[in-house]
Amino acid sequence: MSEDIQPIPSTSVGLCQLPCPMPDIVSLVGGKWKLIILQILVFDGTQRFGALKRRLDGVSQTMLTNQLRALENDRLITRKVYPEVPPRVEYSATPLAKDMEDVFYAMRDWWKRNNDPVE
Amino acid sequence: MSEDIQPIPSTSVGLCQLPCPMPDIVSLVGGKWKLIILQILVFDGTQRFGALKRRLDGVSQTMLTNQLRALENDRLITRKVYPEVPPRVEYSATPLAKDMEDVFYAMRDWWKRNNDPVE
DNA sequence: TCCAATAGTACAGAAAAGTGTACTACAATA
DNA sequence: TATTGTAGTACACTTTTCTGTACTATTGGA
Repeated sequence: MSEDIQPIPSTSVGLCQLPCPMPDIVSLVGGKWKLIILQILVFDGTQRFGALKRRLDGVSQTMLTNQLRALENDRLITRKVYPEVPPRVEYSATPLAKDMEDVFYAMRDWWKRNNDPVE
Repeated sequence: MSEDIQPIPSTSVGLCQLPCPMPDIVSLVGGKWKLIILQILVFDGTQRFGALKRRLDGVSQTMLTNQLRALENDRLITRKVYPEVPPRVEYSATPLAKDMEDVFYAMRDWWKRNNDPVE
């Protein structure tokens, strides 16, 4: 990965005392959809709006648009519009988002360790 | 760590197609406070209600109680009441929550890599 | 006698998050 | 000519999340 990683825009209000970026992280990727969107873009690559909508079965058009705009503002994804008709818009994870891979792995592994053995 | 790890109660509706536990994870530890509470209990150990409230500066009494109850129901924390006056109640991370350490490390590292260099 | 301290509960209400429906533009296709 | 497909926007609405205020119980100490 040779692209530059942009710094995370700080939206922190610093609730937690220790060196604890958790409130910042939560405000950046919290909510029902953002982590799911990021995971798809990071692991499955660029996706069109419609493809995302289909995979996030249940998300409303409005909400998906909102979340994508927010992620774009926070530089976690990029949006590319093709001047075609019907319109085509592609969303991709930025290097900053791709750099979250380990977070996703850690979550998945935690889930596996503690959930899969049950069946 | 020799204590048994209890299985995660599944609340999944399986929105995401791949082997993607993200919706489950979000429904378990999503929201403004849960990850912060867990991080404190995992890394700093058992805390009394009042201590938690002070460290989560800004959280309302009601919300803190709610979140603690939810985490307890999901077996991520335990609650121990001492029959004293004034009352003393201590909250601790369960092995299941302690097993999330790597998730916290991954998040902190991601934040460090992409945020600290800015200053 | 009155107050402090702790961990709550009850309730009203505000704010945020999320949904559903209807609408748009425009070219290609049937 | 009517229909399809895409990526939206606008707006009303519901649901969930979160906060603020007031209240409780009990004991020890001033």
